[in-house]
Amino acid sequence: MMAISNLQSPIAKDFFMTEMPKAYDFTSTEERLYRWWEENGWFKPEARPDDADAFVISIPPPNVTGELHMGHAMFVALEDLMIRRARMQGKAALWVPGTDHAGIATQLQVERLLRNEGSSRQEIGREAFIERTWEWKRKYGGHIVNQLRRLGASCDWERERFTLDEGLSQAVREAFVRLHRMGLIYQAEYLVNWSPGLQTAVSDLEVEYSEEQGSLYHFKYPLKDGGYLPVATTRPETILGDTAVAVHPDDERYKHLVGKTAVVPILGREIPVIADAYVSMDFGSGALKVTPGHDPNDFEIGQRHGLAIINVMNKDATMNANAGSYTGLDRFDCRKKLWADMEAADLTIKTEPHTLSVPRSQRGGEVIEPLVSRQWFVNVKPAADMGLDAVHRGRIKIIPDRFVKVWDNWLENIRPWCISRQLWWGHRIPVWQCADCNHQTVSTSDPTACEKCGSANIEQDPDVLDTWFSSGLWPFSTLGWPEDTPDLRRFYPTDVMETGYDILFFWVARMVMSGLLFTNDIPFHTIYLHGLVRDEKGRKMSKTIGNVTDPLDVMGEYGTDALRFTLLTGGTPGNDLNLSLERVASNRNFANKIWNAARFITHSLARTPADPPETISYTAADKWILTRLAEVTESSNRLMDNYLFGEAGRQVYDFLWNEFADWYVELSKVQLQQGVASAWTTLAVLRQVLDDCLRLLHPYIPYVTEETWQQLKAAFVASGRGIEPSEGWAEALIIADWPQVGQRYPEAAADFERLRELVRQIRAVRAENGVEPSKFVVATIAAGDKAGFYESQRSVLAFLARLDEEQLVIAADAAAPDNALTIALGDVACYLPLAGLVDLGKERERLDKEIGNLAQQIERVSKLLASPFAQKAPEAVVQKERDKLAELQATQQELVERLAALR
RNA sequence: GGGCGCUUAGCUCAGUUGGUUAGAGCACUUCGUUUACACCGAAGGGGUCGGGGGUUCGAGUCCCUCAGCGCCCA
Repeated sequence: MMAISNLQSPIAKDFFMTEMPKAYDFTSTEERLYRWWEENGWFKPEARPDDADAFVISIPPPNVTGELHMGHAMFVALEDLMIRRARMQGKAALWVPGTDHAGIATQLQVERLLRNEGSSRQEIGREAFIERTWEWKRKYGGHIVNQLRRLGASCDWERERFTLDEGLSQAVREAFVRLHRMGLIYQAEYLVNWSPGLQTAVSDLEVEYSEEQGSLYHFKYPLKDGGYLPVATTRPETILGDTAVAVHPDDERYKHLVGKTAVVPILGREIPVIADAYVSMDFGSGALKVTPGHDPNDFEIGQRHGLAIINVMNKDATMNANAGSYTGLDRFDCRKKLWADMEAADLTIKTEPHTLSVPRSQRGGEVIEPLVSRQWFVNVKPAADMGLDAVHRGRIKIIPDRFVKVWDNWLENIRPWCISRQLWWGHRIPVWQCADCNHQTVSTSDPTACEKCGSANIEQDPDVLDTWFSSGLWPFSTLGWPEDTPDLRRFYPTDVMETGYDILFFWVARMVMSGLLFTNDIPFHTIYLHGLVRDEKGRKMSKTIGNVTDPLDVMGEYGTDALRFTLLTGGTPGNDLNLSLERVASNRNFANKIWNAARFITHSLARTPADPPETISYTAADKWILTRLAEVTESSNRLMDNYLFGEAGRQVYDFLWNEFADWYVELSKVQLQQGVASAWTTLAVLRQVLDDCLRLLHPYIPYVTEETWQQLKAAFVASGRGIEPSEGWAEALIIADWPQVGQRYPEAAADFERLRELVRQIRAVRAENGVEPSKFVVATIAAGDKAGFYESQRSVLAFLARLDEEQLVIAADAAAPDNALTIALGDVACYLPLAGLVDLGKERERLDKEIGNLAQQIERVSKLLASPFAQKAPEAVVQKERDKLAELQATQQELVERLAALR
């Protein structure tokens, strides 16, 4: 890597000593530029004046345990784009970075470490375990952050936060205490999702349901008075916890049994037969065993009927004392044994294959057990209503807006949030239980005595809070809340929350709710949701399938810019993106294209005599490219304002490659030879167009644009020709001005577009007739009243179409030479007398075909203009068709005449 | 059961408020050693925009419906 001699410039001082290499080399560029940007403080909002408008994004904090994946690459690309653009627009751009302590994930990592040492967290105890985890965090926690840097993330690293650091922990306590004071936090014995392996409760959102093949067990529920009710279940072991059998109140088959007593198989416990409309008459036998202690729906039924709750399981999913002789068995062993015993007692009917929905832990995939336990909950209903209102009243905008429906659906059906976790790594619940008076002291600071009875015999709740509880405070806790800090005042509310749609509920909704609750404000005005990055076949990337594409590998092979541009332009907001490496490769080529355009310009600058003219006069080609630049600048800007970054990027890409590089750069080779004034103007236009493109693209592909821009700047400054941006050369592109939309020259631009079309047709005709590409051919152009324009473009035209400039005839009117090929373009005709090369038979055939083609189009447009279209469509649209018809007719007439002459 | 998305060239995807014979990249064919670039250039082939119906002067774009694939919630 190139050494940096000072902070003045990232490239060597004397441009003429360091020729730009032939190909852009991202490997020697990326790290060097990133460090240069950061060391200069340009990632900080303080790089702009104190009174500048702020633009703020809080990073979705990755897990400290995390490894970089494409989802990270996606959010970095998008957020860095917004931040860099805002910065160039002169705003005090602040991107607050940080990481999340990820309770379960991190605890598991450290537990595995201990296991390898032959120890366990139980063995070393809580305090030592937490210290070990911090140690682990200090050692590996910076890993993911360094990976984010590689993506070019222009975060203000001096404001980096961690959900467990001191300030944020204070925020968590403050939030808990306030919620408690508002009466929104409560402790309750409730059915929760229990993860037996992790030994903790998890929230509803952390459970995934998978369709799996299992069995439906049909059996006889004995009645006390004799006989039985046929009942079906998918989990026979829960029979032991049954406290009722339910039937549908309208079910004629069983109506007479309601109110009777049933007897729990094997255990012999007596339970009532009840009627409840929840029971589906068509499912199984139409009778339902009710286990309020182990099934959420049964729990509800139990509440309605005042049923007892019997818990038959321990927290490790073995059977407890309520399970009679099955005590101590694992849940699945118990299932087998109980069923075998029931079979022996002639209580079974049959088992049949059945597809059921199995709750599994989002982390680890073990089967989640609904279990009654005492947990802390938040009643999120009031905050949910505020969140709904904020979106409905337009205070918060969701992009794409179809996610508003998803938002509404979830918040309207919100359920209490279980926030306690039986873990050690996390924010410990700030509640102290008094052993003497049983009072709970809830406090932001550690109390030494019970606030009610003054007893020192108090103990803090052993549980910690769900990690999402602290991430829900992220946009303001990272800025200093609950303290009234300068950062909080200046940068809150933030602007955009950009993240994947998969965590809309987990995180975004919770931030909105807590923001409204605690800061009395929205945390951000816009929610932008991106899709998932999938493999090229559209499959979710997964380690088990082995189809994971590592962003670090991709960046290593094609460069960070190539990956970023692919992610940014390869899809549309809110939709999943299938990542194609071919696309990445072609975007690497784009970087090289940009580099080489600059290389051409700097070379030309160095070897072309060019002096500033008295007054600048643009050629038609100059006016054309400047007009297109203005159009692209305006439209890509509009698209970016509307968060359509993909389309905006594609437009600049197309313009830079297909118009600027393919046409303007080519023809500039002619203009550079046409005297010192022309050369100077051409260099000025080359600089401006490329420079503005680099600015427009910098938010997408920061490295190649900065590096190229520095090369341009160095070359132009060293040339002493006085060609520079209107505001002068900024120190770096990252802090240069966002481009202004320039002047347009519609007439010259239109003329030049015609010339391009003529060139294309000449090239096509040459190719069709097998004319050697290197041969300069004779041509005659009859250009009507555009003769002056074509005459002015004589050299450019000859160069682009490979015409013999000396012998090129351009006139208003010119007779077609003998044995010539004809190209007609409205009023303009071009004849190519290709001596010895023209096959007249073939030419007649071509003209015939072309005339037929034109006739078809003329008919189509004529018909259109004769239809109600002419009256009903807007005048401009109609006029466009009229012009088209006139052009088609003129073209056809010319070809018809030529064909006649050739017969 | 409720909701959402997708279906456009062989492949991966665009197509912004409906504007009039559909675009890009890759792949494919032909040609090219022009001093920015072969990570390139020129020319070319390739699509009844999933099916059907409707609104409109005009529909890939709006509405209805059907089908396939995927996702979310219950």
